[in-house]
Amino acid sequence: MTVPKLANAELAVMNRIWEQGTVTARQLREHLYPDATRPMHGTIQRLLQRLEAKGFVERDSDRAAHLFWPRISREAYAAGCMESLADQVTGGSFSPMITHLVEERKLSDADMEQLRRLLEEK
Amino acid sequence: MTVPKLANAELAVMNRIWEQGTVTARQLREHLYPDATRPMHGTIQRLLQRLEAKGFVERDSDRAAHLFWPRISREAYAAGCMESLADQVTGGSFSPMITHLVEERKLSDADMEQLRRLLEEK
DNA sequence: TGATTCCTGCGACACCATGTCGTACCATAC
DNA sequence: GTATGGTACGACATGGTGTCGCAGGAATCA
Repeated sequence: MTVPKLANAELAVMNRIWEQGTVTARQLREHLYPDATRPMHGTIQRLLQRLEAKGFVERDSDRAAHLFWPRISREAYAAGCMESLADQVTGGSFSPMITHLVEERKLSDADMEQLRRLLEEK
Repeated sequence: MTVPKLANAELAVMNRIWEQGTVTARQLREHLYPDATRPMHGTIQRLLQRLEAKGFVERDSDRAAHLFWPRISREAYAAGCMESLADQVTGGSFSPMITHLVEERKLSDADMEQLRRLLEEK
């Protein structure tokens, strides 16, 4: 039940879907390939099809131009990736990498503040 | 200066190198392919060669059987992956995914405690 | 009833990274 | 010399990805 990985083009599609909440294939094409010399219809359809197969999007095929929306939130995907990363590299625990990030000052002040508040609540 | 990604077999090699600190190709073979029916020399060499090219390991070629050791720590690699993940998915900030992990209770008590202490110090 | 236009579905392809093998080659010890 | 044990690397099969093109389906308009 680990999250499948998104490839580049797939991620670009998902990023757009996460932004918009719901899109059609045409909207995606206009946003992702604004000045394409070639149609790109097939490409978009293929990507959406694979994303659907991987469980990332759901479609409403009732209308002529299908409507797509995310089945996984951006945060859930990111967290899922972090989880499998931790499983592969640090034996499943998160603190080693987060500690490293803090020590190398990779976390922004906003990130730090957010985390402090988060941990106080729990 | 983003960290290149490690594939499965490469990661297995790195995990061993991180554990041991320093290894020879033979030690790797004995650990990773303990009951291989085939020699696997070439495979190990190839993997080490590619890891060297990616900057993950360094070798001492003075002695007959080269000695290999990591150029990147496990934590630095994990943190680097997290960083590029954040760049790709959450616009470079870390709190969304960490928040999600906390809310879904994916962090162990030890992780939580560690983080609390970490943030208090800073 | 076509003809047109905009869709979707999907087989097919080229490309690239990866894991593996095999062979050539080098060094040291006997 | 010949073994033995190592390295270098070209070559290949495989699998995932991004792309294309063609075969259709559905709606609209003459």
